[in-house]
Amino acid sequence: MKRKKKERQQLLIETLEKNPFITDEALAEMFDVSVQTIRLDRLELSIPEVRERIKHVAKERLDEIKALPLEEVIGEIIDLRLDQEAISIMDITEEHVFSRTGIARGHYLFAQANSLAVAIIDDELALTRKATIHFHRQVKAGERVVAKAIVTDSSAKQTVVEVTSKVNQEIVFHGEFMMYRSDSDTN
Amino acid sequence: MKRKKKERQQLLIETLEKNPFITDEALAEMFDVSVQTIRLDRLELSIPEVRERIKHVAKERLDEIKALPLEEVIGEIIDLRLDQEAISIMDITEEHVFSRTGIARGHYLFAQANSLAVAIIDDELALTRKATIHFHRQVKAGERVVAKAIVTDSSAKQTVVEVTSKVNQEIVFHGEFMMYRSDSDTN
DNA sequence: CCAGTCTTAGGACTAGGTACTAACATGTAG
DNA sequence: CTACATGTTAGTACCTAGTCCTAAGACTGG
Repeated sequence: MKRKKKERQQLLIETLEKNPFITDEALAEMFDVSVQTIRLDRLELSIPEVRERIKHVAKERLDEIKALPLEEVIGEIIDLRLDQEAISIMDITEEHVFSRTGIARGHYLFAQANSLAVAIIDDELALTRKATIHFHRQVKAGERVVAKAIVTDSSAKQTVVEVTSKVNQEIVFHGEFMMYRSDSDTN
Repeated sequence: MKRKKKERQQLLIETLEKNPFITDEALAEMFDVSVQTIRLDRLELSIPEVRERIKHVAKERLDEIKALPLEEVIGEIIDLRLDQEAISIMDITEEHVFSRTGIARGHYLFAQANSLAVAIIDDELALTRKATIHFHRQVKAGERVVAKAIVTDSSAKQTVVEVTSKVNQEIVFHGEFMMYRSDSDTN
């Protein structure tokens, strides 16, 4: 029976990590044990009751709201030919700009280009080693930035990706990214 | 008495918007009325009970988690001498890394450095014009990145900021940022 | 002064627990 | 086989933060 308990508790942890909103009663049904068993499990694992779990999630959110959001994958990739070419678009919103000037923060343009340079590489692991970048023109809220990446050199050691970002055909950003790939690296 | 009620209800709404975690009992004390009055107010205003309010906040957060966050001001500036030197720290967490490899995405390191280069400039408007950056070492979750920016050249036309980021004295990132400032630019 | 609004009080009930005691099943070691 | 440990289930009393409902005061304008 020992295995059963540990297994159940492991499952319990995983289940509540995915969805902290489940009551003991529902859990008891899920695992086909009594409510008391679930409570003992929670006690052993130091897992608080539903209401406390929910409160915890809610509090974390309130904290997060102060430290503002952005997308993880910056921009949306609309075309991708591995090791050749890729295109992504990013709409600049109020979140991306300096509130005083309305001009997009440089690191968002960099993030879009860098993300694209990583995405284009057909490998388990791609890392930026070096980059030379130019900001040609300011970008304002409401504008749509189209970034195009081209692999210009792909030796065994490293891959060079050139990224050009435009707003309405006008170049706003250009970067040359030296990328390392997992099958070529020592570091 | 009509004003008193409306006023209280308005205040109630505002109070709960700022902090949804307050119980009826605590509210009753705040407004110096009975708990029942608060409950009647909530009923009239269709405000759910604490536990439901908290649940709502928590659910919204779970939705947000899919569209991931990052800080607006990347890193925390701990020292700043305008046009001279500045230092910021950033703790790398799970949010900053590629889930497969645990290695921090390059644009976070860039964002920290770029933000610092912008902050160091004593001017209304500072923009990155060009940057040459090197990623010397991978940074993993749990590590603390300390970025130090130094203004190396400050002519009328442009300011050059060198940023060196370290983890435990070890250089992980270096960048040279050519910055334009508002009193020098045409664009 | 009386009606209508507002406020307060109290009782019965609920969900989702905690904390505790007690019974019982199962398995393993001596 | 007995004895003790581990695990499971059941039940009780109690808690918080409510809901829903009834009823009684308090205040105020006409």
